[in-house]
Amino acid sequence: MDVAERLIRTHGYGGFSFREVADAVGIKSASVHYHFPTKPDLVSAVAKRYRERFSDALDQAEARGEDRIKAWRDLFQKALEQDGLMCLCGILAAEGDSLPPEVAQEAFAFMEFGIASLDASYPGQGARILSQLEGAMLLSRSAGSLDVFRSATQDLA
Amino acid sequence: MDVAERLIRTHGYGGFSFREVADAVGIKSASVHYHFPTKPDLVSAVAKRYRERFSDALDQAEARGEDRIKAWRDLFQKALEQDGLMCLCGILAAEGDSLPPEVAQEAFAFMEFGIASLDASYPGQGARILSQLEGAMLLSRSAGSLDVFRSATQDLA
DNA sequence: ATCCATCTATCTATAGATAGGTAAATTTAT
DNA sequence: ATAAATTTACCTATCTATAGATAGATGGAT
Repeated sequence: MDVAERLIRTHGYGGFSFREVADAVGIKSASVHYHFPTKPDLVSAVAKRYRERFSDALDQAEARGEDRIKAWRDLFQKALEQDGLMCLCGILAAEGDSLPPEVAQEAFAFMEFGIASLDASYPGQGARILSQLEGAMLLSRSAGSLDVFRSATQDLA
Repeated sequence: MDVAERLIRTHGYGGFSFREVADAVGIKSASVHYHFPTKPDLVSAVAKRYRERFSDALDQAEARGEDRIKAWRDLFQKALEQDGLMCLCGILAAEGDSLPPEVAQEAFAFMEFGIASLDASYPGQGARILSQLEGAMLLSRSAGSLDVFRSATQDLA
C-alpha cells in the first residue's frame, strides 16, 4: 500500500500498474492480486488509509493547539517538500470520470471530510480554503517549485 | 481536436485513446495518427489551442470592461455548468510525472500565463487566485455539484 | 499525375485478471 | 505432543483487451 500510494500520487490512478507495485515490493503481480483482487480494491484501500492517516495527523495538531488552517497547510507543504507528492485525493479527483465508482467515492469522502474539518473552525469557508490548498499543490507540481505553493498559500500561514 | 479536448478534460491524458477519438469523429485510429503522429503531438496541440482560446476570451472580457478575476471565474464556471468540464491544464497538471515533457510544458505554460494575467491586475495574488479556481474545479467535479465551485469562489465574484 | 486523407491489417507492448500449483506456517483434532 | 487439515502468500503461465504506432493500399480531388 505504501508503494501503491506513492505511485498513485506521482502518476495517478491510470498511471500505475500491479506490475509496478509488485516490482517495487519484490514479488509478482499475481501476488498483489491475492491481497487486492482488483485495482479499485487496492486504490480504495489506499485512499481510505490516506484519509484516516490525515485525520489522525490533524487530531495531533489540534492536541498541540495548532490552528486548523495552519495544520492543513503544513501537512500538504511537508508532503510537497519532503517527497514532492501532492494530495492523493486531489489527483484522484482530477481523473474524475474515468475512476471506478468506489474510488471516486473515496476521493469525494476525503474532500467532504476536509471541507467539514475547515468549516468547523472557519464557518462557510471550508470549500474555499481546501480549494486553495489543492489548487496550490497542482500549480506547484506543475511548476516543479515549492515557491508557487508558498506564494499561493501565504495568507493561510 | 474538439473531441480530444473533451476526452482529456473528462478522462485525463492517460484516459483517452486514439481509437476513442477516431470513433467519435467517424474515422479510423490510423487516420488520427496521420494528423498527429504521436499522442504527445496531439495533446500538445490541444493544450496550446486551449491556452490561446482562453487568452482570446480574456481579451474580449477586458474589452467589455470586465474585472480580470471575474472573467477567469466566469470562464471556468461556464465550462463547468455547460459541459461539466474542468480546466484542461488543471487535469494535465495533476497527472504530472507521467506526462511526456512537451505536454507537461504546455500545461505549465498555461499556469504561468494565468498567474501573470492575474498578477497584472492583482499584484502578488495571481498564484493564490488561480490556485483557488483550479482547486474549486477539482472539488466541484469530485462532488459532482456546481454548488461547491460557487461556494469556494464566492469571494471572487 | 500527384497529393491528401483515409482505409485495412498488423506489430509490439502492456494492462488487469485468472487458473492452478507449491512450500511454509498455522490451526485443529487425536 | 504430534499428525492431519487448512490457510497464507507466494509462484508460473496464460487469457483477453487495449494501447500506441506503422506499412502499404485505395480512391477522390487538384
